Amino acid sequence: MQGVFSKMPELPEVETVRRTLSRLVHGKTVASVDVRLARIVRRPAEPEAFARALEGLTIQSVGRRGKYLLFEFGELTLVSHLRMEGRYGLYAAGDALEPHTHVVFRFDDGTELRYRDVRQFGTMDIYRADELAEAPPLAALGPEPLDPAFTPQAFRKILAGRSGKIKPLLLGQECVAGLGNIYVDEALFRARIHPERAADSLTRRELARLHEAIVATLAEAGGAGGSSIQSYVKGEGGAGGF
DNA sequence: AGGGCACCTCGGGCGC
DNA sequence: TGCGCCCGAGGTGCCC
Repeated sequence: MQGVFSKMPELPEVETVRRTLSRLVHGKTVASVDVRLARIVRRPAEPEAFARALEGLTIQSVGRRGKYLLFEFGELTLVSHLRMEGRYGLYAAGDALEPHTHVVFRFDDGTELRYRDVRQFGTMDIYRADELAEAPPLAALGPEPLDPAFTPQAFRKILAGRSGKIKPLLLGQECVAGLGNIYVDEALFRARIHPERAADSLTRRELARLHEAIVATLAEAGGAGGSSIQSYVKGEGGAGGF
């Protein structure tokens, strides 16, 4: 088995998963899909329809938006969220099925991409590529924190007039995409801002500090391969930094 | 808008 | 020491 998972995936960990997946499944053509736990699949909600939609299609690329993985099949995109414990691995067709394997993508070359998720929180949605930007999970996402468009000015504008506490707002994905509990705590600590401060009570100086802390925290974690990445290649484990 | 809870399973910790 | 129960882990989505 070759694969990659992270204990609590936030943006840097999902990006590492994306990169690994891209290497493992790029150009592979889906022969069939086995949805073993219907709950994971949300759109189409019928496992049969979900499976049929992908059969015969080839993975052009693997992208990411916030914490969502995007398997790009040309006209269709599979949007996958790992939530807390979702993980992917590439297997040979004959490999024993590991516990908590909920979705199996069988390729025409005899390999299989398997999705495992102990807590069954992960989700998969298929959208037409041309409706992806307006799709419910992605449409409401804030800017990518490592994108040049995420400037202190943009950050300030997004938070303007928000009376809620800063930590829940940052966890909400609508102000900035990809942050989870660990990196929000880290960024707030670095910026020396209390998590329960009302967003609209933050000074310009504090907002600039917070913006800088978010970017620095994610950039450093990204360089190290995420805070808690473990990768497995042919059964041999290796730690991924931190 | 924003707070709160449900979703789900496992494992750690604690009490008896 | 051993067993069993309870709760926390944490991102989203829905309800109020």
